[in-house]
Amino acid sequence: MLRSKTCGELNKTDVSATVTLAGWVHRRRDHGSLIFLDVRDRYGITQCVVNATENERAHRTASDVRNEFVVQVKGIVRERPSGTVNKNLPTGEIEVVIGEIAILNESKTPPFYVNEDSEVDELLRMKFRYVDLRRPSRQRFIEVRHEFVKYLRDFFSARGFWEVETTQLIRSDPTGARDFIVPSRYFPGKFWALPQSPQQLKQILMVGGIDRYFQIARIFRDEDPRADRIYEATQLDVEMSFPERDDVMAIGEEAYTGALERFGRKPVWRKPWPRMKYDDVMDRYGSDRPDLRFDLPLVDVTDTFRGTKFQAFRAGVDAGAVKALLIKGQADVSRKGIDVMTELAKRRGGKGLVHIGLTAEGLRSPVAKFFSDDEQKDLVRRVGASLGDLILIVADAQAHTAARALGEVRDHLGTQLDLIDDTTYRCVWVTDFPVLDRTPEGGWTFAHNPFSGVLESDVHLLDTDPGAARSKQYDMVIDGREIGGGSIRIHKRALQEKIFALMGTPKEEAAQRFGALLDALEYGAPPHGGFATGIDRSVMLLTGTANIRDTIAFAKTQTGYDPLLDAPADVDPALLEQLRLRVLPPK
RNA sequence: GGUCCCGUGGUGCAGCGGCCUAGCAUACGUCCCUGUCAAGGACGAGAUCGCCGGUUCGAAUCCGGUCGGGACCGCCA
Repeated sequence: MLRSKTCGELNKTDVSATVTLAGWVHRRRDHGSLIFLDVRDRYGITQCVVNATENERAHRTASDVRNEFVVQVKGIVRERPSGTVNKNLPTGEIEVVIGEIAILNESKTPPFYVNEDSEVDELLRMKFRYVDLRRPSRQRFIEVRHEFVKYLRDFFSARGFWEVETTQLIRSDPTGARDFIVPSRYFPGKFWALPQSPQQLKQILMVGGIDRYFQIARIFRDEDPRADRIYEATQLDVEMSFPERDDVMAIGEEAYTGALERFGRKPVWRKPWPRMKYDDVMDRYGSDRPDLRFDLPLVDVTDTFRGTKFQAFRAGVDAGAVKALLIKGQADVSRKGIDVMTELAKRRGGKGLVHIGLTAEGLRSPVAKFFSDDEQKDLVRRVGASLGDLILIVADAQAHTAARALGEVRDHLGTQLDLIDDTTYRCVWVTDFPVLDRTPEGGWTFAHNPFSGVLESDVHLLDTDPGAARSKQYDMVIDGREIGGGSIRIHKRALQEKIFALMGTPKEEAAQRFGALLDALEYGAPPHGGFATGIDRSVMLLTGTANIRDTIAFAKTQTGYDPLLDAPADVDPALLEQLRLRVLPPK
């Protein structure tokens, strides 16, 4: 090695040792005949010093050095003179007296600061990723991610799980997200797809008797990237044979509790994690990924308006629900604030948002005149409102639509009114999801994943009232983010085909698209189940960043462009010819 | 496909019809300086204000378009 020590490890016990360091010039402080060089590597920063009268040659080299030059410094560790100790630096009690210094490589002036944590345009950071990655704050993300993934590997290995890699070139399936596809050379005109998840493969591994499997798996989705979504995500994928639902949840919970406590920023709120049924979280929070860092529950006021003359609530009362939200002390909310919240409610399907302020003169609202005295009194009583409070109401013929619309407003208010208590990780399991959801066209689609088993008690409902049947699905939700989910799977072909049929996929089509799995279920498939979690989102949670691109080493823009590699790019026409592909001009 | 925000020396920001010959901080260059650690001091270089077009006597500033980035909706589990 070109170094004997790193820049982060020297301290008083090393005094008078001869050491060699190699790293980047973090900062140079030139006092004329005395020059300080802060040399930085992944491990830390060490101050090196050279004095012209003692070492003219080294002093001359040190004068030529600039920020981000790569240098090798050989010298003797010395305790710093009294009064010059830097308490901000782990190595601040010592310095290296430079005997020899070599410039291993020069550097252009970097396009942005490495030695301070200023905000820099993200495009520039992506283009110069190698510079950005040098910043200690960036390296922290990479380190946490590494430690987290290593921990997961150790955790599952220690519990008998084998890490199995699954093929990355699989069959495209038109459902779900848009596939990334790869042309085949031997089969011109046919394509592989990159996996959106190893779901079918891991189930097949269970049929193969692997018993316990995990993988840190790359998954690909060609949908527009967002602050918390990227083309290539990584997931922890786990599957086990012969488990009950609690066994899988317990192991996922143990893994994540351990990870949050080791690498996270704050303690875990409650152990064991609370579990909530889908219907209950929808009812109370208007979301299937409730943010429990603040309370602000939705209140059902359907009964208050049983006999109402207010037409906008009629459908909600008759078929769905009327949901309310009490916001303390916000009776004087601005028109603009109401407009913003109304927009949010409509985005989630709400027809509108009724607001009522409790003022000294009574209820202040554009629609208060439609409410009877009894309705007004009962509303105030039910939500527990007092003078100066604001009540928000959404009614809808679909109870879940009313809840979702108001739930969106609730999430908005959490940040807007600074209600969030971010001192613990609020982990919760959401269970008992419906098997099927209504499509806008009135048909059925799977609520989560078509392979999730159906609760034994609800199997009969598939024939009579499919929408009421609940699945063995469970979701891991932390601080209002869906981190992952899983289920006990269907392990018999007949039930799997029945689910597909309900979703409008006939037997023949299912056999074509999911043939391998369906066939496997006929050859002694054991009962099995598992879960998957997003590694990238988990690292966001651990580090507290709101930007998923912070959690990966190499990032792309919102259009999927890679400024570092200048990709995507044209390919050699000869390659297209081999693949029998022709590119059409852009629209 | 859509909505919103942003684009000014290397970087981060200010300026938002004439006082701009575009300001500040920092980085950069030269010189001075033996105890600094965001070192200090002096001097200096560096920008046709993303691009195209329009309005105007006059545009960084107003308008339209376009490109790029970001946040969001759609999409996505």
